[in-house]
Amino acid sequence: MKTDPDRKADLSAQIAQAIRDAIVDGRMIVDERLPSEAELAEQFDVSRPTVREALKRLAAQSLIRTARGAFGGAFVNRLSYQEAYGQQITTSTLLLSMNAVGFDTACEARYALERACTPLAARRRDADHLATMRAEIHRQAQPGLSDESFCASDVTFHRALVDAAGNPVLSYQLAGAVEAMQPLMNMITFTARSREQIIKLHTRITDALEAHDPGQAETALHALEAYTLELGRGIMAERSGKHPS
Amino acid sequence: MKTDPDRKADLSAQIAQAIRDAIVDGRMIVDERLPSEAELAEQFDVSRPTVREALKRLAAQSLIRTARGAFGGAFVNRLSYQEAYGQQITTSTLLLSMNAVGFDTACEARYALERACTPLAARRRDADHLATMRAEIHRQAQPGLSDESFCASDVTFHRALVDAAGNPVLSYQLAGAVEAMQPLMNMITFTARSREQIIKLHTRITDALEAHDPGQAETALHALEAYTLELGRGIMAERSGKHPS
DNA sequence: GCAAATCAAAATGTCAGACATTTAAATGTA
DNA sequence: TACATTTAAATGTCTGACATTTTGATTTGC
Repeated sequence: MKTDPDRKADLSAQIAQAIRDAIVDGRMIVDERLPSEAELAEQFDVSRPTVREALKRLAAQSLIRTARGAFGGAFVNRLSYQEAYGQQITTSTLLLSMNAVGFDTACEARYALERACTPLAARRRDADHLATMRAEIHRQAQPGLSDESFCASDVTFHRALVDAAGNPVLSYQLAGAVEAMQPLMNMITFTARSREQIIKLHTRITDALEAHDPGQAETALHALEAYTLELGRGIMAERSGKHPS
Repeated sequence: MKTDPDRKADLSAQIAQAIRDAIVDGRMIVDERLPSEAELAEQFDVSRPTVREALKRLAAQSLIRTARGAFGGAFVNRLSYQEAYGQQITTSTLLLSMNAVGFDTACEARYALERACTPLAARRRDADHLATMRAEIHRQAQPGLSDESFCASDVTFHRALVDAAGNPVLSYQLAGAVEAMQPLMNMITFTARSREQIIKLHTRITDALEAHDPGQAETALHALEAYTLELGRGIMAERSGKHPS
């Protein structure tokens, strides 16, 4: 395991990259134990703190996990869907918030991706998914609900829709898109009237899935996209009016 | 900026989380400079190495960048699409390789997502995208091409297809799905006959985009998915026959 | 002889202080 | 003014030590 001397980066970054490579191309397998920090320090000819910085970098990407104690150490971590979701969501959220991604663009991407799921969801949805979706629709209809709770429920609804496609890779990819939209959605003030409209469309989508009708589901999703876009544009126009930088 | 004492994690993880929170919910903005390591050490009441480990964690997620020298330090990093692509691809690749995701599942997810792009791509494709796609088709038809080069060209072709949708958020999301499939695709040995078939479908897709015909593009993509699946299943069956663990 | 308590070892987690290196601004000089 | 030099501030790295956690081995008590 050698470091690449041509790149002029921090030693800890080089070492992290060397270990990352070993993991990614399979020279180290899941649950395999890395050498101890002291051993790594000797192998790479650096000090222990430098090795530790490298290991923290890898830990931040969930590539390794560490355990203290006698038979502890650093182990190659099996990247779970859960952890992958988390990183996806963090990255997507930051990407959107830091790059002035317009509401239109984010909205378009999100619904395009969701429509990719509907044919599969219409085929494979089971009772659990439908129950979750109906439960969230019911929650969304409650009168005293705050805008934030409404949004949270919306996310849950759409995640159920995505999960109904029965493809964990799709769910993972979509998690980022759906959740990353939430900060943007949270800006919207949902009037009783707009909530009613959204609930109606959610119901149409759920009915279509229940009926195994992908066409209907897709049409309803299109309508929901158009309506969301309309709501969002109103907000964005208002905001840019207030901050005409 | 306080650490959360209830969670029993490493100090460096707690500090990293505290700073991450500050960035994610906007208390620190892009290009803002963090306090120096010594100052952070004092603020959090820990030693400098501990602070450094925390900063390395954040650097590994591209949340901060550091610069040496007099007016150097750690700065909140604007997460570029480029960096986000990279992380997305690493995570997706590992997720697939470590969780025994089947060829079928990965393939289905990938083509479902790609089909999400085709309507937009058919509307917005410009001459550059079409030129790239045709160039890659031409490369794929060259006789002496290795399987790996064929796969690489395939990735470039599909990335152009995705980019043609003209939505950077979509491109970002799809990068992971397309690239993460490559290790699986690299297992396939492409015969002259299967290459011919793929090239034919690629041409159909490109023609459809050129003609602004989303329906044709979608149909061709469906056919490509079916064919890829067929090729992959052959390989997977062979492999599982050889390693009947 | 067996179970519980104790101890030892190995590993990560943390700290303190020092030195090296890099960078840009401040200063001095022709 | 233009250029060279110095200097200060920051990160990068090293050394060595101690704290803490965990497991296995050992000892002790009954």
